Amino acid sequence: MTAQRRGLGTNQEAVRRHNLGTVLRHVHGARQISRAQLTALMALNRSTIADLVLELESLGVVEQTVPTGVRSGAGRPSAGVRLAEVGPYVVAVDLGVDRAVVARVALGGDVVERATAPIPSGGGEAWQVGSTVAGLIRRVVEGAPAAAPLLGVGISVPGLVRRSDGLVRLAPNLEWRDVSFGSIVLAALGVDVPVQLANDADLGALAEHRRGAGLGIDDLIYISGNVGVGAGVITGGVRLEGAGGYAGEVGHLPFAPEGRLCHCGNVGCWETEVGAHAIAAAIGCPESDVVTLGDVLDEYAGPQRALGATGKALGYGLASIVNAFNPRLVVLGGYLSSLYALVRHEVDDALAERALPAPHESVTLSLPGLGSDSVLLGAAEIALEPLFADPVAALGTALVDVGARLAG
Amino acid sequence: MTAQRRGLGTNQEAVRRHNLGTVLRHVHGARQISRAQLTALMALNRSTIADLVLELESLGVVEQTVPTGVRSGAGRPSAGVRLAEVGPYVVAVDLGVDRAVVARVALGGDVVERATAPIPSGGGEAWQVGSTVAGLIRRVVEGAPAAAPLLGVGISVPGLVRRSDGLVRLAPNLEWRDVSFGSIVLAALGVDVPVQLANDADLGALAEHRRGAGLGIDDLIYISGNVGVGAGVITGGVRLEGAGGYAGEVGHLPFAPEGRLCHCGNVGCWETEVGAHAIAAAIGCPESDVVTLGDVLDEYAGPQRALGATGKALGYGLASIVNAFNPRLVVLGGYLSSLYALVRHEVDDALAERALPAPHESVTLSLPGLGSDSVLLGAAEIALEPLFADPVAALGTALVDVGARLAG
DNA sequence: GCCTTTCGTTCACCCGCACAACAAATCCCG
DNA sequence: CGGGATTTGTTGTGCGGGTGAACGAAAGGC
Repeated sequence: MTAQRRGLGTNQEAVRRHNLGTVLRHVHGARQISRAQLTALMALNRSTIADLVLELESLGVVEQTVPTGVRSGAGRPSAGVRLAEVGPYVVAVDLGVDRAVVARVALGGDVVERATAPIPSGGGEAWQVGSTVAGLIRRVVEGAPAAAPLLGVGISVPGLVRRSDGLVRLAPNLEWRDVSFGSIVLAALGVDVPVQLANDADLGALAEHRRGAGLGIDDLIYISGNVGVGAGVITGGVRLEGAGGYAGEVGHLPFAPEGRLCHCGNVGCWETEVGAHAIAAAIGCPESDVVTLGDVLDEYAGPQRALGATGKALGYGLASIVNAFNPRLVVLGGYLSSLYALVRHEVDDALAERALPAPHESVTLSLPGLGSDSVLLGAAEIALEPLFADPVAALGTALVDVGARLAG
Repeated sequence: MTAQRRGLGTNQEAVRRHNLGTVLRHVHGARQISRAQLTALMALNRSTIADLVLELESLGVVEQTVPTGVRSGAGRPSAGVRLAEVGPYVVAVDLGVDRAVVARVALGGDVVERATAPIPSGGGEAWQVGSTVAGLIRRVVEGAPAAAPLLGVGISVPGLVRRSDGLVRLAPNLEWRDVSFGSIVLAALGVDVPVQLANDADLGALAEHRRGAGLGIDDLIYISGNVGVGAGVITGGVRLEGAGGYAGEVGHLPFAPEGRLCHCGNVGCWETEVGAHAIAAAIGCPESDVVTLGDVLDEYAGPQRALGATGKALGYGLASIVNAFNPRLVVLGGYLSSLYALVRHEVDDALAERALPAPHESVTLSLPGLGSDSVLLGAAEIALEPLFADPVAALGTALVDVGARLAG
């Protein structure tokens, strides 16, 4: 495996922080890894790795195990490093247009507990949704060991989220505009923990990159089909955010100048062809089921022909995306995964027809490796991010004995 | 000014390399900077900066000056750091569709010498162009001091360049396909120096970011109008390359499904509306002048109306780009800068009409800050890049006494 | 059963940056 | 005009953190 020497620092404190975080990132990614593997991955000395692991162990984040049974080749077996039994965790929130999913996610990415509640159609007032979410958070946090620190909350929002402060600029399907949803949830909870908000497609991309279909692929795009259509872009291994954090709004790329009116005010946006409302209309699905279009499509048994044009439109739009971003992988999430399963042929053909040969030859379309949990796990990942940037600092500010605090 | 602590390293050798490179990058950017400013910019200790500068001085890259006359406030004046009189340099090549421009560019970004030669229409065989370019390189290198080291050659190509090895996959207006132009030039030169190739739009973006209209702006796009239309994207301060290096091919975004046939085989690409051929047709400019469309437009005195639709098409296309990438700045390069000067109003209006409010409110359109030299200077920048990554290593492999070697 | 291989552990070492103390150069104010 | 305040250069010391060598431990292979 190739040495990982990405980026550089300015002084040796920063080096230590980074290396500590990188070790933890590897353990988080692999769940179980040997110290020998870590030395190879990080191109550091054996003794350095030993010391780093020791420090993480004393922080209560990882545990060392006796050499695992799985052996390969000669030599003394290497000590294993795994996540601590009672380790830090985060709360992940996936805000959909019809329901909120909240999960307690351990370092390592396992969903330990999960709770769901419906959201009234049209979203409802943000403070109502906020108190619903706060209730769900209380529920999933309840069972956590008192000693386990809560690192933060990650929230996925189906809309435009400003990078600088997490303000929800616009969430069309919730009918929100300039809502500070993070503060609302915190106020309803009555505690102060770090909260990260981001767009659902961005988080889907993040999760698929870290743990899903995009493992090891540094240039990928996750297209979220969630009433509206958006893209999360990872390029060179990092999230493409853009100046304000709004990059990837591909739903409003022009598609059919003579087409339908889009809610954004323009005519013929891509979303008017491959958005949930358009597809529902094509297959005669009632308006009320649009929010669960994925399930509808999974059980769709109507004529293939009804979706042919949609598949073609999907492929043409993907061609634009492939030309613009040159990804190695495009993951079709949300209801688009169900759609793709039905009309894969049309999509592939349309993509091949419109994409330039050079970017097309290296791109693959795929379904999410994490199923419908991509976005939720992505929300967990952003909440974990500070831990990897600086484990000592993140654990220092983490909240312990959370159950009692939230009950009181 | 905010401290610059971007990225982190893995060990202290890397820290040293990075800090050395960062100091040099700052001197390169400012040409003249005080050690006190460097300590503030890099958040390092005075003594550390002094040591770093000393090392760069002993490498022959920078010189320390007595405190400059420009004073501000009390206190002992700080020693200046400037580029060495006889310092390292690079050769930049801007390959256009009708001419090649070659320049000797010193560290600091000054064009010391420049030479130009026409390229036969249709490009001609790559080896012919290669030997033309090699001849120009000999010419600009001739006058360089024998002691000055040549760090490398940067070449801008109007087409798709594979990131991994610099292969020119496709350059439609040169009629090239899978040409290893770097090796061709090196063979014609008869020496072995590091050669970097990249797409012209990418290099325009790089140069405008480092020294032009995009100084200090970390999310910008340079749109190159150079017969075809392409975009170079910088996001988060780094070049967006994509999996193969082909990201930013916006010329073939779908625009008018019922429109003209594009050379890429599709119908209604954006390029068929705002490409040089389309504009030439709109203003009745003869085919033979298409390659110098910028000059034609600068002297255009015909009816404004002829370009109105083009301006609108430009604005609509930019809206897609703004939605997709969310840049803070869009620089219109090549003939697009001449076009924008003529139809600014139409472009701005069309952009405002189609772009989403959130990304639109923070974006600005502008002309290149470096005039027609953006791409050339971008080619110089990629050639300099290894120097900033590791000054010691780059200078170790640099070529000295180049004039004699190339003559022989 | 011995050799080889691989890894953990320990310790001395080196490198690079921080910090403190002092000197130098300039501004400011009386 | 002269002394304090301010800012920076210079020098020497100290510390943190990764390296590397030496040795022991735990496996596989013949």
